[in-house]
Amino acid sequence: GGEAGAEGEGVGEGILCVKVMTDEQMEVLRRQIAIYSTICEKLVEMHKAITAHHDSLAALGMRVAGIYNDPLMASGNNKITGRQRWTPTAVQLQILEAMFNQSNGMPSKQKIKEITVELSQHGQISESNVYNWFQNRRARLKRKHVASLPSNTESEAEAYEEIVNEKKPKSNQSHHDDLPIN
Amino acid sequence: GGEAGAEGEGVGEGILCVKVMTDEQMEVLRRQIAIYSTICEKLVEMHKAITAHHDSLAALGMRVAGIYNDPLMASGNNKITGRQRWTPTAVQLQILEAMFNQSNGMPSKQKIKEITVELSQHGQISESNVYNWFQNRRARLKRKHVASLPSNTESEAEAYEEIVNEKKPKSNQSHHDDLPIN
DNA sequence: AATATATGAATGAACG
DNA sequence: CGTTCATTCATATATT
Repeated sequence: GGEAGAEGEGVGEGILCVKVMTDEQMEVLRRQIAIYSTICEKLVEMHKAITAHHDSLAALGMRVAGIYNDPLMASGNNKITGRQRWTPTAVQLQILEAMFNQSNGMPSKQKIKEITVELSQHGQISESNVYNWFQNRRARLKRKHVASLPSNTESEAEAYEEIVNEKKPKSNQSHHDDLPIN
Repeated sequence: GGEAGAEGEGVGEGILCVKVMTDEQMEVLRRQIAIYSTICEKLVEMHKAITAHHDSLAALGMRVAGIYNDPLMASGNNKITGRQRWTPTAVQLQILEAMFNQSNGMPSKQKIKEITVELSQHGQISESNVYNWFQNRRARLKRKHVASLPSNTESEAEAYEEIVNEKKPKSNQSHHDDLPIN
């Protein structure tokens, strides 16, 4: 099936933006990255085990478990007026995306509970966060955000000519949205 | 693309830079790797802290630091390639401002299409850009009004609807414990 | 060059 | 569920 965010496609305004990697190639890359995901998780576990033997270093393990944001931001982040909204940690994001790839459907309430329990081991999280994340993920997947960010840096000639946009014989009324908005 | 500031920049002058992946595909990979960059960063911090108390493990810390300094990671930057962003042309900005003054409500999908088509004659642009522009324009106008005195004088309130700074009752916590679904 | 600001883009949460 | 809002993040531009 299509990989999330793998669909590169022209917005239809004459910008040539075709898919040049097959789904299979994308899948290969995804799996390779998944390997590193596993490695990183194992390393984290190792670190946790190590730091468990040193009370003075125990906090470090927690820091790794909860990567909220850069320490720079954390310094200016007052705990009292702290961040108002949940921010998934890197590990949480990995798990969530893996979950999403397995089944694009909205997880059941029971499933959300399980996911929340698992993710809570990698940072503060609630079921609402998981629920919203899946809702947003699914909603935004539909709108294929095709802002083909052109490398507008063809500094030489800027001979950016209008590419002939082949007008797709779009269904008059019932064309599906390829817009970020409706 | 934006004409302003684009001249003479270039991802690499004289470097043949043929794209074989779409920008969207690159973005997917960029984000994936960025996540592991963050994770590795945290791991390095842990190693450093640990090795600070255990000289015998110093070498290990160095090795990990070497991995973390992988050139692909741009030496700590969570990005492979700097993401370029759309920069509106002067003409485009003028048109957008005019549009916004006519009705500061969020344009309909069809309206966005029309605007995009018109603006594309004055530079590279996508519908997402237009959409984002209106979103940001409205949000920041609102914020500016809120930042002003609460005694808002509607001196220029012609077509603007009254911008009330009613703050929605949002949770002060970073997460909820109850799920908004049944 | 380093810092500050402006602003395009991303996204969690809320609304209907 | 689709859309919108509010906030944050990242980068282009301006300033020193």
